[in-house]
Amino acid sequence: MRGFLAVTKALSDSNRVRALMALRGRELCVCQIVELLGLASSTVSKHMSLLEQARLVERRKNGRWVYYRRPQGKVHKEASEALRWLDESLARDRDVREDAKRIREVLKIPVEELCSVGGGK
Amino acid sequence: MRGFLAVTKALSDSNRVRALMALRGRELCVCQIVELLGLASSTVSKHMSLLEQARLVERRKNGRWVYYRRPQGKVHKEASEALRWLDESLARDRDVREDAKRIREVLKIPVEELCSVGGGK
DNA sequence: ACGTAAATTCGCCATATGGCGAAATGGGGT
DNA sequence: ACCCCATTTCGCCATATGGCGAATTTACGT
Repeated sequence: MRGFLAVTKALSDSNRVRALMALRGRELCVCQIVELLGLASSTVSKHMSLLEQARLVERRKNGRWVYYRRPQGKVHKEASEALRWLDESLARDRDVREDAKRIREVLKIPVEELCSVGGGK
Repeated sequence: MRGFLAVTKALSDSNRVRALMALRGRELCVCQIVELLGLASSTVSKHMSLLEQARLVERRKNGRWVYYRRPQGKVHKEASEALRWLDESLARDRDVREDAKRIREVLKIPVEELCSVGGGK
C-alpha cells in the first residue's frame, strides 16, 4: 500500500506528470526539464526526487549534470504498471503533445549552452 | 489531463483507496464505509464525493440511505483503466485483505441496525 | 404535518504540498 | 588549490488537503 500511494501521490501533480511524459524514450538533464516546465530548478529538483522515491525515474550523474530517465532493466513491477497506465491515458493528451513539440526544440540546444545562460539565449 | 489528475488525486489517499477496494464486486452504504474506515460520516461523505467526481464510483440513493458502487454500464475509459490498475496493484495487499475480512463481518449486520445505533451494538 | 435519522454541507483546525530564493554541495577545469 | 556553476538542501510562504463537530438537508414512518 505504501508503495502504491507513493506512486499515486507522485502522479497527482501536473508538473510531475508532464516531466514523466517528457521522459518517454529519452533521458533529460535537469536543466532541460527546468526549461520545459518553467519552474525554479529547486522546485524541479524536489519533484524529480519525489518521482525517484516512487521508483518512476532513475537518476544518472554525468559530470556536473544530472540526468533523469525512466527505469531501465530490473524494473519494479509497481512502477512499470503505473507507467504503462500513464502512457495509455495521456499519449494523446493535448498538453503532453505540446510539451513533446517543445522538447524537440529544447533538445536542439546543446546542454552546455542551455544550462550556462539559463534559457533560450 | 484534468481527468487523469482527478483520478490520481482521488487515488492518493489511503482511506479512499481502501473504500474503493471494499467496493470490489459489491455496493456499500455510507454507514458501512464509515464503520469500515472508522472516520466521521462527514469525512467519508467528502471522500466519496471526490471519488464520484473522478468517476471512480457511482452514487445510488435508496430511501434514506446512499449506496456507492463502482461504475456500471457505460464506463468512462479513464476510470475503468484506473480501476483495473488499482485492482492489479492491491489485490494481494495486506491492509486490503484485512478490510475484506472486516467487510464480511460488517455485511452480516442489517443496514437498519448498523446505522441506527452507530456501530456493532 | 411532524419527528427522526442518514447523509451532506459548512466552519474550523492542523498538517501536507508546491512554489521561490538563498545557501550548501559536489564535480570539473584552470 | 581554487573557482565556477549545475544541482540539491534549507527556510519560508501561500494554498490545498484531511479531519472533526455542528448545522442543514432529505426522505421515511408515523
